[in-house]
Amino acid sequence: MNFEESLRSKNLKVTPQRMLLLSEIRGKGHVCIDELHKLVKAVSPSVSLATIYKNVNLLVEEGLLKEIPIEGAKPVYEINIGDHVHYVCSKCGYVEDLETDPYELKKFFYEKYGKYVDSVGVMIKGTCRNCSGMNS
Amino acid sequence: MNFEESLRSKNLKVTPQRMLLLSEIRGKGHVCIDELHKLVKAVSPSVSLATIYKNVNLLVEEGLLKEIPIEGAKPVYEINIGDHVHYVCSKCGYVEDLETDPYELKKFFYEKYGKYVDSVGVMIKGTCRNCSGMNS
DNA sequence: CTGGTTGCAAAATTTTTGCACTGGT
DNA sequence: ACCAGTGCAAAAATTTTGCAACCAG
Repeated sequence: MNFEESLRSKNLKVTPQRMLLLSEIRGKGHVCIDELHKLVKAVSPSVSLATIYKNVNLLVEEGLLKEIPIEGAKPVYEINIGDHVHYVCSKCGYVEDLETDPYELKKFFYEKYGKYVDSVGVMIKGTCRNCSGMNS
Repeated sequence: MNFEESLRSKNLKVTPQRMLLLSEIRGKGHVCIDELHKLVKAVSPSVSLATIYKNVNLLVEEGLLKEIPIEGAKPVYEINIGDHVHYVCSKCGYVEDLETDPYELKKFFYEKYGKYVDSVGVMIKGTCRNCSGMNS
């Protein structure tokens, strides 16, 4: 994905802060606001938390980022690549993307419930490999 | 569902505040914290917001309530009746429960991804009947 | 009675906003 | 050079906490 092009296509300026923000999100996969701020500050300490908030909100509205609300925790953000399934570890909170055909999901639920479907968000909770190795 | 019994089974005291809180949640189906506070205050004005927070958090931990995180909005809470599908209107935010066999959902995703599944949360977004009648 | 629960107020946390300044186009 | 974007600090909004009084068991 070309971040510069994505930003320009939304008439947003290409700033170092935005590029870093997007790059760090892609690097981590899924991050909440303050994790993101830490990641960006580690590389560019002057970037303010307000800038993180403003940009994340903006980029979510513009559809470049997607907010993933998490039960009992802060929402995390990812580069918006369309509907897919999230596997969340009940113990450590780690979020993994699962390969999914968005159309198949929509079709499955449309046929099941007869509701018109804009998007489908699926969150599977289980215990990730790391955590299940430790104590169960 | 018998709220008194549910509370006692968790060794929680049956207080008027808790009974009202549970009753209002069941009445509305899905409410966020401050909606809930308004509903309860309408009937019993002395109930404080702090009590709402303390009890909602407690009842979620004890499994009597379930937190449903909503993209771009405050989480809502429902009486915990096990995994099922939520249909959320993209326009007005109205949340509807869809009848689902939790086991079927778990099975479907377990077979699809080979991950051990504790619980499955599915959120379908679309436009509810009210909203689609208005302008589309 | 007695420990859990409540309400209040204060504190802590999270998020938004106003504004002068900077920097991308 | 213009105006979106930034950083800072303050404000607003949200959530948690400490504690005295209260009440369910």
